Amino acid sequence: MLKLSKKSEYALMAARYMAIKNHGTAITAKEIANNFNLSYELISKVLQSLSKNQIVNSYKGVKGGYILSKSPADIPLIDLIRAVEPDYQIVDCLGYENRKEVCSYEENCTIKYPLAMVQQKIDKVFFETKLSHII
Amino acid sequence: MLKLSKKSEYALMAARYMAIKNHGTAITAKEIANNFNLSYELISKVLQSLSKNQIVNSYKGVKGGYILSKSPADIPLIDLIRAVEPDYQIVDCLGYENRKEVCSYEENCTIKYPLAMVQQKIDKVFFETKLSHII
DNA sequence: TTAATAACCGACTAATTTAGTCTTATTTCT
DNA sequence: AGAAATAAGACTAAATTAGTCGGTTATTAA
Repeated sequence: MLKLSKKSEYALMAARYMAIKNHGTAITAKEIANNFNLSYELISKVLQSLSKNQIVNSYKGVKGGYILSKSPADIPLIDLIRAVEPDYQIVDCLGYENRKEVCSYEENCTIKYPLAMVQQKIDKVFFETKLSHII
Repeated sequence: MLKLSKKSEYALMAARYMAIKNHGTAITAKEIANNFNLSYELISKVLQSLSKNQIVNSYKGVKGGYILSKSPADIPLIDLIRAVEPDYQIVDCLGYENRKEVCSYEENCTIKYPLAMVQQKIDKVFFETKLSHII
């Protein structure tokens, strides 16, 4: 139904939190979990995804935590979403990655190309909206 | 993960089929099911949704079936999608209808308004893309 | 006026996906 | 050494989506 997953919402919320509460020191998963009353494990996994995708830098150990790697103006929402939702796309057959199974309508499917255009436009919306816009 | 449901895909496919194979007579659910090798019951339900939303006219009985109620150029994809997926929206709290539960972040949620803008832009894409464009 | 055909409707089941938890390992600071 | 933090992966639970089934109503044609 074209809905963002909770993970995406959490990614936006966490990123926004980090953008605002921008004390020089790293921000811990625990702090974010407490702030939003979310489970620590869950928000951790989201932050780990952001880290893997170089949206945040992570620091282990006692004074560790996460810090945004770029200015909020340079972080498009699409990066946040793709980080936690690798196969985000309106229909399976548009997957630019690991598209395993072949669509059974392939032959007589002319809705693919137009939907690809739609997908591009949606991507554009999420690219042009930056983290700084949701602060 | 921001994916259209199968129902939406079927709606697009069925609508497109009707637009192309536009013999004066009504087109049955059975014909469409056969054509795409989908279950009759499933495509029936989709067509019934389209009918309820006045996208197609339905005719019962022996020579019955479905006919698009408008020209394909006047049928935006958003109508087809909303017909089968009434609560299509990127996040729950934007639901313009029957939004039951209150979001627990309501208070400190400033991502809602910007996401509403994003939603509007996406809606625009699906409104401006007409059935005639996917033929 | 009956038989066949086709839409209509709602409850149900199965399958898939998403959300969330648990456990263990690794790094870093004091 | 010990505490605090990230990292990672397997697992479970919940929710959503996909698909099925049974029965009803309307219409046409023989």
